[in-house]
Amino acid sequence: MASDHTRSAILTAAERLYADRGFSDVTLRDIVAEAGVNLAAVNYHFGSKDELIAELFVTRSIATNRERLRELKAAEEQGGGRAPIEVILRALVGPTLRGCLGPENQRSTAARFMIRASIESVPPIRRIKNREIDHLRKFVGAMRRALPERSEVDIYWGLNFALAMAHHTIRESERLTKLSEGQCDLDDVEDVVARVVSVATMALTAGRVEAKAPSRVAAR
Amino acid sequence: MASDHTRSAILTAAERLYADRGFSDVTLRDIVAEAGVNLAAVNYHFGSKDELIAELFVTRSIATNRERLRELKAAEEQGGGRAPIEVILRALVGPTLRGCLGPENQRSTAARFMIRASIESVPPIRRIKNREIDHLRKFVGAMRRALPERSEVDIYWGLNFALAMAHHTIRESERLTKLSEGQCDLDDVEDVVARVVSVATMALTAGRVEAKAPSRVAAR
DNA sequence: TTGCAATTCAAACAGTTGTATGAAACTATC
DNA sequence: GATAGTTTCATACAACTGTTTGAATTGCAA
Repeated sequence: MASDHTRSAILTAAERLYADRGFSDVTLRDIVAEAGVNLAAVNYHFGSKDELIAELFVTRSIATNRERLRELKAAEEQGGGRAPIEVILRALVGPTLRGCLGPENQRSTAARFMIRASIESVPPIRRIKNREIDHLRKFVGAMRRALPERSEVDIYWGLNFALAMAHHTIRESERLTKLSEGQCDLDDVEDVVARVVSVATMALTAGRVEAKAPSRVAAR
Repeated sequence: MASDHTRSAILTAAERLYADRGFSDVTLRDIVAEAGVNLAAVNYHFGSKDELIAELFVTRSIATNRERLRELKAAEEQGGGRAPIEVILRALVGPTLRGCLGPENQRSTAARFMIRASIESVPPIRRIKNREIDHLRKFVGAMRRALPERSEVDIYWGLNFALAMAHHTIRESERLTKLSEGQCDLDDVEDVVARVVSVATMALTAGRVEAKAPSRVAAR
């Protein structure tokens, strides 16, 4: 094991290069040049290029998922096993958005890497995403408890739309900025979270629990 | 020009293979084998692989955009230059969803190709998508006319969320089906359109034009 | 110091990729 | 039916890719 200096140098260099130039543009030779290590080191330490990418992505998404569940658990415990739907949705999309957006010039390498992963979706990453379903089921459970009268299908659609808004906003943030000529402020992450949560909440409560908190629905 | 038999054989084969196996898995040699033509024919007729992909994508997206504008224009003419926001949103997301979803076993090659393009987003396709902004501006204009009291920023966010729900549902349709264990019926395209339009409408009208048509908001 | 395992290294490997070439075959016009 | 222009073809090219190899080096324990 020694100090694992080479191993972590590869991880750092790979994340930075993938974040900057995307997966399809970066070769192992680029990575080892940036890391200042030998070409064979990648296969020695990670087995293959795909496993290197997988490790990068898994590390980051584990962190996000942990934060998601932490927020969800805290909310449900505070509410005696049942959290308000807005808070559940916030726990679902908040960590993802906070992890990727924010002022562009101060975005971490990790953030930019996750944006790339969201845009390009290379095979090893797709494989990992497919295993995320179990994780999402925990949110389905919480949402069901929060909205017991709501049909199961509506819950799934609500979840789908919440994730849609969060991920699409991340993926197409540049286009939204250009389209709105800078008027949409994507640097204000908490505003983005509030907007997504607000719309997703409406999607899940409209036509049913109308009586509840109509003042919360307006974005901002 | 002759009959252009070779040219169209390449287009057909390429669309089919890309639809079935994705961009990264299909080589020019696969395409010419499927088309029964010579390898050099691709560069002769299209100039390069990227230009072939671009032509495939442009053809399909022009068709979608034309349909979008047709619906938008019809709606605005009927309303004397101002269409209801629901109809505008339906014109925006309807053609895209109808072009990609529907019963899986009867999905056209074109539909499956567009799903792939939505998932993989290869360079030549990304370039074309970036030119789509002018097209979207026409919808921004219509939405502004439909909701004159709404702030411009809210309009952009509403448009962004509408596209988010449509594209994410297309891209992740498989995952939604699996997560919901088949309960979410993605074959019923008009139901999907109605759900997306309903939520997007709420996003754009909540907190303002509340008085208007509260019966329409509930999806099914 | 010696010995042994872990690590690093230069080099080559094996395969694939998109593209270019130049001759051959075809097609339509005169 | 000769000719000019288009299209097709087999083949080679040139470059790049991830991976493997086997020797050299390093670091640590006995």
